[in-house]
Amino acid sequence: MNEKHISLTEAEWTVMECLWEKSPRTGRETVAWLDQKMGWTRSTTLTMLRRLEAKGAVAGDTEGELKTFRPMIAREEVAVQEAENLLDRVYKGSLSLLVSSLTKKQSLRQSEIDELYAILREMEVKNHD
Amino acid sequence: MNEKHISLTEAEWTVMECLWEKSPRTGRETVAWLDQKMGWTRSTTLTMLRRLEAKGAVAGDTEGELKTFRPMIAREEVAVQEAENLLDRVYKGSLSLLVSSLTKKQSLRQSEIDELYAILREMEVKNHD
DNA sequence: ATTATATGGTTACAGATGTAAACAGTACAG
DNA sequence: CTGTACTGTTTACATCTGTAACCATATAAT
Repeated sequence: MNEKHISLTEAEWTVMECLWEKSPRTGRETVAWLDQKMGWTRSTTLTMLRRLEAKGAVAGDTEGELKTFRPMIAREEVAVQEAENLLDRVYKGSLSLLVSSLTKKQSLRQSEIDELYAILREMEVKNHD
Repeated sequence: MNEKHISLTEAEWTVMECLWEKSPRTGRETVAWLDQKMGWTRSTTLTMLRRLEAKGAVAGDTEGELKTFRPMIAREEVAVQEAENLLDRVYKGSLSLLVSSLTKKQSLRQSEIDELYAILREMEVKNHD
């Protein structure tokens, strides 16, 4: 029952970032955050929240008079979805192709390289089962 | 003078794929391809071509009576753009984070792993200059 | 009780996107 | 010539997105 293909628009992502950073948040908090960060008006933010609620990405709990909002999908979940989409659509599913494409212009910090080695090693171990 | 931020919509990507696969193509060829692949009508395809021409992603050469179309941007270019966008927006610019996210659910074929090792080694060498 | 505030909901509207019909020019079959 | 088949251009239209004004209700201040 895990709603799969919830795709977020750019603006919606921003709202989700706000809720992922901390949640639940009251309407006011969210409005303030997005005013700061994006210069959005109250209306804009509330509209976004409503739309996100409608598509099941956010839940709004009305406790007492105030309403609070919290994300219904994990950031990681959406992230993977988008990453996979890009990978398949643009790089034919080849991760090495994607990585090579991304490292062509700018090089990686050594720490990144080490991280990647670690991932690969672990992958190999797991592949050995 | 290289027009940077040409962003393509989903449908536009499909048209570009057609032209990247082979170009130049006549209107008819393109229409046929996209009819096959997407079930689009002639009108739809031509509209897409016009829009792409308008945004500088495609050039239309009218030689004689027929018009042919060819891409004005390399696939790789757009690909990198989108990959970088995802990387920054979703993974804070950390490639290892992206890779780990993508490998969490499905494992890589050994060939992919080897490819990735190669990329990393090369990167290290380059970093040594 | 009356008004100013804060909060959430409803409506609006322009520009982007997907999809396509309608139209116009030309070339070829009869 | 005259209608039929192509080719490319204009116009159309519903939905989605970004952005926000307007409205209703409850609460607080006077």
